Amino acid sequence: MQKITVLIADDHKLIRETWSYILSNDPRFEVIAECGDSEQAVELARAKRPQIVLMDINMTPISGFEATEKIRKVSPVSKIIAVSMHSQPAYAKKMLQIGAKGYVTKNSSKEEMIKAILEVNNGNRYICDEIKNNISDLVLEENKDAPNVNALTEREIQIINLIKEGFSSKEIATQLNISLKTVEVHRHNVLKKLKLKNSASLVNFINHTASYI
Amino acid sequence: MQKITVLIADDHKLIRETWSYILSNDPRFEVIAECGDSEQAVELARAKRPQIVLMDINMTPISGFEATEKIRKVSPVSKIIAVSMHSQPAYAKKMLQIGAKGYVTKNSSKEEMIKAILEVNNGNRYICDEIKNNISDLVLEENKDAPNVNALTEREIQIINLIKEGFSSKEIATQLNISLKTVEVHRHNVLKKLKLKNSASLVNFINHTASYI
DNA sequence: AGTTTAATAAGTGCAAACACTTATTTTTAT
DNA sequence: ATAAAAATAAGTGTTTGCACTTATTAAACT
Repeated sequence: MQKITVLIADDHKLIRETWSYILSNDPRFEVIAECGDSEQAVELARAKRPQIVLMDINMTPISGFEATEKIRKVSPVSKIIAVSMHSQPAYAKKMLQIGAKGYVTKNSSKEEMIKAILEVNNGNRYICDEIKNNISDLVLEENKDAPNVNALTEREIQIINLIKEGFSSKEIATQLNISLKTVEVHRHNVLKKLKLKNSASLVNFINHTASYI
Repeated sequence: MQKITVLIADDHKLIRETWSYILSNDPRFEVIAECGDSEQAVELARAKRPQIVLMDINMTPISGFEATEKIRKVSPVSKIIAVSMHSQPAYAKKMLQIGAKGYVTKNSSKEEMIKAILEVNNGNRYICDEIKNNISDLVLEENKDAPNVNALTEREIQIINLIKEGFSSKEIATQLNISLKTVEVHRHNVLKKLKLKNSASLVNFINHTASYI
């Protein structure tokens, strides 16, 4: 089984090393880098493309918010979980708005962090129970119609992979022994689900956000 | 400046560590992994996508040839330089045929290895002088019409990047203030140069082999 | 000075993609 | 058992992509 790659960014050495120790000793995870500098975190994300980034909010020289925004651009594959001392919903709200996929407070249990990583890695959001109820559903809902690869069916994924290889709908139909019209519908539904314009942008999207499919 | 990431695969610990030491102390390179096991090398290439792989031919459990073939599939971005004790052209020939981009013998100088890495990283081939003259030009030529991103012009790269974003030729023409026909010609030339079928496969190719453009 | 390469653009025709509708069957979940 | 989701497919029309030819102009190289 494939390990989930994790980058840990936290300016407190102790916290960093604690999480690193916990995750490194779990066969499901691989800590590929850790750092206490937010700009370095952006650089590491760009270079190593971790699946998960644990991002502290209080960081220097740029804040965890800014670092999150930058990482979203330089490595869209990476899913960011905000880790913070703050249990005020405002912080969580902001983080989720700028693209973090999870939010856990620093006094969360080991189990909760692992659950968060697994959930987020599966394409879901995770907000720790402590503040979950305090966040208006609006924040959580506002992106509900955003592109989501998890909404893709198996057949659709199968067809996407053939599109990536350069096969035409006709060729795909022959290969899968189905009608050309069916392939066209699948293609159309995929573009609609992911809010994309055409197959070229589809391939680019998949390569950057879900190269594992 | 961006460091060139290198994976070193050699079953002799001493050689591995020597190259690692030399490259690590050169600011142009970053040795991101080294291993003495060929299957592990394939796995590391898949996970870390190094720009350069230094691959020994004599390896276990699978040969350097097999490992090279596998790495070419799991990480097409990685350019492989074969490192061998053998100065017989047959080995080099075989390696180049299955997709290695460089070939240096183990008694090559430090300077030659660095030159090889730089050349290969730039999209060129490199064969150490020792055997260069003994390899029939046929081997070197036979792949000369293979897809080569270095053949792309600036304008073409510009247009490829717009295609990736999902813009149609008409939209690209408007953005660049040129004729639709011109955009179509560029698009057509790109597909021809890279021997690809359509824009979807173009985007996939670029994402996997030249995401830096 | 002369050749090569790159960028520009027009024409023509076919194939494919894309948008949208409707509808049946099968599978999955409640 | 019934509802929901997924896969199947046909129809129809518009737009875009792709192939191939030819040609002009500007820049770059030898």
